[in-house]
Amino acid sequence: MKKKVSLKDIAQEAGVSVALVSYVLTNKEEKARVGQEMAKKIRKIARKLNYQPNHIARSLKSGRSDTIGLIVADISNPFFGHVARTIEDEAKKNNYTVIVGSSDENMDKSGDLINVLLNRQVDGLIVIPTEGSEAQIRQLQDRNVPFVLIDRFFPDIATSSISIDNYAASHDAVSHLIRSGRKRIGMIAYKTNMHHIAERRRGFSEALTDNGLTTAGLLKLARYSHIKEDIRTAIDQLMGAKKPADALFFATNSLAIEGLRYIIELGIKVPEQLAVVSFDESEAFDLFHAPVTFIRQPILEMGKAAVRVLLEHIRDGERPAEEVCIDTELVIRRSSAAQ
Amino acid sequence: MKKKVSLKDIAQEAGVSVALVSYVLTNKEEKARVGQEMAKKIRKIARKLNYQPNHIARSLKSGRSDTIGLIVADISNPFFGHVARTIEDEAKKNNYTVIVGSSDENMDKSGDLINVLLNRQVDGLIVIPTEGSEAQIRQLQDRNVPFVLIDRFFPDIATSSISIDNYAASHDAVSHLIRSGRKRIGMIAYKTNMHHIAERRRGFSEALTDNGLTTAGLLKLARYSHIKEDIRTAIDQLMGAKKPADALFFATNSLAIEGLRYIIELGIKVPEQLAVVSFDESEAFDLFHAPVTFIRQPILEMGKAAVRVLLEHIRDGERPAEEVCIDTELVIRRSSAAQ
DNA sequence: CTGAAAGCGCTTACAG
DNA sequence: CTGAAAGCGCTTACAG
Repeated sequence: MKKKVSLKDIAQEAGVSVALVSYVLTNKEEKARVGQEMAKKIRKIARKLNYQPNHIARSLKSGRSDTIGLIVADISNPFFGHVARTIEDEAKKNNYTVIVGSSDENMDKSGDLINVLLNRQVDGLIVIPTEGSEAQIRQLQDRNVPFVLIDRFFPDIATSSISIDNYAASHDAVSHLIRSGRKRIGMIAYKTNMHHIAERRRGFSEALTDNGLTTAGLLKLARYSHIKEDIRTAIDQLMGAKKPADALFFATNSLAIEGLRYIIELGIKVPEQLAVVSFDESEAFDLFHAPVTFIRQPILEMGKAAVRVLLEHIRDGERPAEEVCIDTELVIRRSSAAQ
Repeated sequence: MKKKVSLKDIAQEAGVSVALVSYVLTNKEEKARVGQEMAKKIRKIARKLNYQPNHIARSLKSGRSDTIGLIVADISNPFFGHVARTIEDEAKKNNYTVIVGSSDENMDKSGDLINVLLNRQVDGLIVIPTEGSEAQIRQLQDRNVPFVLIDRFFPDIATSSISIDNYAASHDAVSHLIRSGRKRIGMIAYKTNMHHIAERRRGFSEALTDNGLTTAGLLKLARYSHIKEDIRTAIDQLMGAKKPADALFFATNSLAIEGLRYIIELGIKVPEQLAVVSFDESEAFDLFHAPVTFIRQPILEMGKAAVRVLLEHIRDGERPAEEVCIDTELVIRRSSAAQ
């Protein structure tokens, strides 16, 4: 790259000190009480040379990088992509830049990412935490790093977090299926101890028992690493049972998409034979032969809240943790129509 | 944030100079020829204090940030999300970090992003350029900034670029429709002068004329800002003509998804009444009642190539531009089956 | 009213 | 064989 122009170059051309140029270009003239015409001259030279401040030098001095780190599970997944996008936009409004990294739901990668981001002196972190990353989060607290969890949190660790009421959303969705006449409702969720998924499972189970229905054999778990096989097995079991399932609730959009692929392959008619509801939104749900009923997460508000809370922590290191819970919406479409 | 430990802290505790600590921790002992046991002691203290180098200070000194900037149209679009993900992974393998920004196909935002990234001293840029951003790209050349264009390029500007043969891919796809017996093939593309889309349109038109078919009234354009309305109008015109279209070719996945929504609404049967082919991949294509035939872009290879070429430019500022063209694949499925 | 000087946390050429 | 010193490009408290 060509040598960039620095304050020194401007100072030389103007015949003043570097300090004075800095004062003028950061609009602190009153402090330096520099003469009007000199200020004008300096600005003119800066423009002529197309001066661009070196953000890194500024950071080293100020101790702030005006950068926030974002850790998602996988930036190529549209859900996380949307989260990243809203955070990017919101950060930019506040003159912050975002560095994103994908953890792949892997705690080693997550730990590495946290270190890389911290070494790059991000001013704070927004994290979608991975299973097993409690120690990493605790370490962030110990080191007094400003951070916010989003989408998920650990109930045993008091941190700032932005989330939804997974239990209620799930309970609602399943209750809706029951009201539409379904009696054998299966759920496919990830095999994980993460609290948000556990809450979705709890919402499912309690909605069934609240309505006098059994849950026996109806909750199926898929491993993140073996989605395809596990979902096929689960659907085979649910549909091949003596009393086959008449509704299916997916705990995330990736589970639903994989499940719907198999449902198409099996030629199962939705909603006649099987009602379907999924957590999360997806364009794919619109193109399925029966547009899929889904739980919409308020991604925009979540992203905005995450940036807001994080900036508050950055500005005030003593600020107590703030837990934000945002409402979801059940978008009812044909896939869960009454029988 | 808690004060981080610096080389100075370690030097003090070890009773040596900061310089020596730096030599040891960057494994340049042979240069400093420091004693074995002192080196051991220093490392031990560094571990004990959990020393993490300040990347910003290092950058200021070295003039390298080990960061690359990536500009995509919209990180929440899965196509760009995948591109970003492959670049993130590939960059990490080379110890680079990525800062991503979304331009929204808007040249002002693109220009702002370039400035922000350059002020943050990225070592180079990977850019999916926006319509009208030629001047920005020329400026990057003038300033001798290492960069690579990906997905798109400007034929009038000799730059490094990673792309596909849009003309050939398009020609292939349309020829496939013709072979499957279609006679009135419509295309919906973006209204833009961007070369990659123009090439897709050209491939379409020439495939038709090469086979003795007319193109009259069959190419429809949608504005990026009015996708939904423009696609509806286009499909209404194509299907309402005296001789209605019997096939539809979409120039991108977002156009296809919007178009398929309307096709579902109209109750059009695919492929019986209308064959469909789209550029790009999408999970949504799998869930449509006739899985959609599509042109697969080799995103993984494109991302890898982009990082490779960019790093070559970063390492050698004099390296001539390199244009990489990667093959696409037509994935044939039921949406374009013979009538 | 103005500018020189110190310092942010590193790296490395150089002097001893 | 070892360490002090300069310098990357800024900002700002301080001395005059």
